[in-house]
Order: sequence, then structure tokens, then C-alpha cells
Amino acid sequence: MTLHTSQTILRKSLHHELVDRLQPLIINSELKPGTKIPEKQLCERFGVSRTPLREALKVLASDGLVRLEPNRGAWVTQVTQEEVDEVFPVLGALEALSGELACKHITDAEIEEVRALHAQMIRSYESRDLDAYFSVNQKIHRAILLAARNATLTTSCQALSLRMQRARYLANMSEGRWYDAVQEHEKILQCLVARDGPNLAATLLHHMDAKRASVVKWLQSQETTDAI
Amino acid sequence: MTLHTSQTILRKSLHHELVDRLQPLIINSELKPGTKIPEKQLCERFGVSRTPLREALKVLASDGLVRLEPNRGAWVTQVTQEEVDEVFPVLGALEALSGELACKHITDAEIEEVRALHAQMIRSYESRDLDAYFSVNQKIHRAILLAARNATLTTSCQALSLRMQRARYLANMSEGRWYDAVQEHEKILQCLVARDGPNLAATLLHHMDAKRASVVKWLQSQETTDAI
DNA sequence: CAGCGTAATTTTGAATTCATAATTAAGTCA
DNA sequence: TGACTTAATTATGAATTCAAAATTACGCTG
Repeated sequence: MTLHTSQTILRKSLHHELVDRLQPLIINSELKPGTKIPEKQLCERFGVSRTPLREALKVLASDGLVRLEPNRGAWVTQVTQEEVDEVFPVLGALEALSGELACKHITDAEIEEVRALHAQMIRSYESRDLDAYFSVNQKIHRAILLAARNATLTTSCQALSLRMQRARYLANMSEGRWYDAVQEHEKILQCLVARDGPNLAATLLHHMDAKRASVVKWLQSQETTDAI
Repeated sequence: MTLHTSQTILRKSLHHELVDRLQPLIINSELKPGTKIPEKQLCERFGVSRTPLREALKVLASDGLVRLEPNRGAWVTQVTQEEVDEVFPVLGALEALSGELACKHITDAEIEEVRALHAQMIRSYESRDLDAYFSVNQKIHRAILLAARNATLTTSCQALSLRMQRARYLANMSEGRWYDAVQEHEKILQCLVARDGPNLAATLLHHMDAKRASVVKWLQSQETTDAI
């Protein structure tokens, strides 16, 4: 054991590194929702022992990405409709707050950054590049979040966002919904430029609820086929 | 070792049990903010090995109650003014949402429960029993939260609430602030009875901001003396 | 005696080990 | 064959061990 070659990780603390490495695996569904987490396999893959891996799993469980069953191991949580109906309203409230605060603190330079991201997102929309669209979309929401200058808000938002991300990613938007989402983003940008906090908050709230509805719709269409 | 006598805990998973046991120690400042967490000592106290204790510390760290310093151990986080100014607005947004949702879902029986708790809180106020007041106060907020029927909201709220709790607990309210807080609670009850969601949301938001201001004021008064 | 450098000690992080619970496989009998 | 037991295997949870880092204690020098 103890192979310190190539891929093996060693940075700060192993468990923290593992949290950062496992999250993407769960989000992009390399570790499939509802499946058991192959502890041994992941230990070998990352070249670590079970101790730090298990520490990481405890943290991921407290973030809701993993479910621990006593004496039966860890499982990737499923994204259920109930969860979506729960999480999006909370996320909505937090994003609304972030919009409110962002309008108070955002600099002109940061607004320009968002404007550039927005333009890039429009291009992704026009070329129907869903991957790129999602990625830039995330960046816009994150930029607003950062402009709010509230680390706690950022952390809370991102934790919940992560949980929804794989559902959002998997959920192919309908053409109509995609169009609407882009329109909503136009308004978001306008509010930000005008530094109209209450209006931005309301817009983000609506945006989140529309996303929720879209994801739920997709989940229901999948229900007949297979659980994600 | 392995003494399975008396005090030793054995329920579900040790790490989960330890999280539940350590939280109160941190909140009531038995483990003092800014101090190092005595890993060995706690292991002996709970009759467990370091492995599950360290797992628990990782979880507490992700909740912001503990700070991990690589190779230097775990420390109880301090409640700083910056943190208070960050956390209370987030908590406000979440409590506002909980009020909104509670008005939609709360049953008559649950309203009566809150009414009873409220009466009890008034009695604690009148007899200037701060401990009892805080305890019932918590229960009221929790009752509203539960009435919102949103487990994610409950979890998020409680996590942040915990972080502020020890500050709130330590912060002796001024006589004037205490009076105002009771008045705000009167209004909260009224809104709930009337099932006036928007009004309850606004009231809770204000309530949280007033709490924030009160805690900050107290923190500043302590600044000259000693950091908590 | 103050400041510095080194050795001893303690603490930490992570691997390993070990007991126990859960799962799988094998065998029994109707 | 198929349900039911029981034995073998595997996985989990937690204690223990071990190497490395940090802290403390000690002694030396000026």
C-alpha cells in the first residue's frame, strides 16, 4: 500500500480533498442516484484508506448527497419530487436575498462581468449547447451570489444548489421552458444593472419556481420509465 | 478499553450520536469558543475511540461549529460580529419563508400549541426567567418551522440557528430589547392566527434583524472585555 | 537570564486490524 | 424444484497502531 505515485492525492487533509472529489462524481451521476457507494473501489481509485473516505462520506451525508444506512453502508441519494418541491423554495428565498444584497454591493466591473456571462449564455442558447448553457448559467448565479458579500449565504446556497444540480442537469428543458428561462435572465440582468433589489429578488424567486416546475415535470415524465 | 458500562453510548452510529452530544457542549459553551477541542479528553468522556469522534468533528466543521486546522486539530469557532451580520439575514430569509409556508399548512391544533407556548413565554418574561424564555422562544420558532412542512427548510434553519444560539444565549438582552421582542412575538402569534403569510414573513424578518442588532450590540460591549 | 537550537514528548492524520452485522452461498428436507 | 436453515464470505463500524507533524522541554551559548 501507500503508493505515493502519480494520481495519489496528498494535499491539505485527505477527507476534505475527498469531499471535493466525490461531489462531482455524484453530480454528474458517475455515482448513480440510489446506488450503493463502492467504498472499497473508491479507496483503491483514490489510493487512500477507508478512514478518510468514510469521514468524507459523513460530511456528504450531512449535505444530503449521500444517505448512510447503519451497518449497511452509504448510498447516493435520489432526487425525488418531494425533495425538489422542498429544496427549490428554500433556494428561491436564498437567491432572492442574494439578489437583494447584490444590488447593494455589486461594483460596475462586476456588473460588466455578469453582462459578459449573460451574452455568452445567449450564444450557448442560440447554438442549443445545453452543457455550455448550464455551465454559464451557474456562473451567473454564482457571480450574483458573490456580489452579495455574504459567505454564509454563498455556502448555504451552494449546498442546496449542488443537491439540485444533477436533477437540473439531467432534466432536459423543453424548448418553451428554455426560451422562458432566457427571458427571465434578461430581466435579471436588467434589474442588476438598475440595481433594483426588490425587483431582482422577485425575479429570481419566480425564476427558481419555474425551474422547480420544469424539473418536476421532467421527473414525472421519467417516473413511468425509471427513477433517476 | 471497550467499557460497555453505564454512561457509554451505543445507539445507531457512534459518529451521529457524538454530533448530537457535542453540539450542546458547544452551544452552552462548555466547550468555549476559540479554544482547542480536547480530542483525547472527549474520547475518554464518551468512552469511544478517536475514529468516530473525528468523524463527528468533520461534520461539525461543515456546519460551522468547529474549525479544523490541518495538523493542528479542531477548534471551537468564535462568534464574530462579521458572522452575526452574515448569518442573521440568511436566517431571516429562511424564517420568513417558514412563516409564509406555515400559514398555508398549519392546523388549528398547531396554532393552539403555539398559543400555549406563547403564553408560557410571556410568563417567563414576566418572571424574568431568561433561561426559560429562551427555551420556549426556541420552541415557538421550531413549531412554526415544523408547520411549514418542509424538512429541508427545517434543517437549514436549524443549522444556522445553532451557530447563533450560543451568541443569543450569552447575549443578555437589554430590558428594552426584551420588551420589544415580546411585542414582536405578539404580532407573530396574531399573524399566525390570521394565517396572514406575507405579514408573518415581514414580522419574522424584522424580528431577526432586531435580534441581530441586539446580539451585535452585546458583542461590541464585550469587545472591550474579552472575545467570546 | 534571555534567546536559540535540538531532543523528547505529545498530538494529529491516516492505515491497519478486529469484532460484529449483513449478505451471499451451500446444504437440507419437503 | 423451492422454501428454509445454516455456514462461509464479505462489508461495515470502530478500536488500535504507526508515521509524521507540531508542541513542549531541555540545555547550551552569549
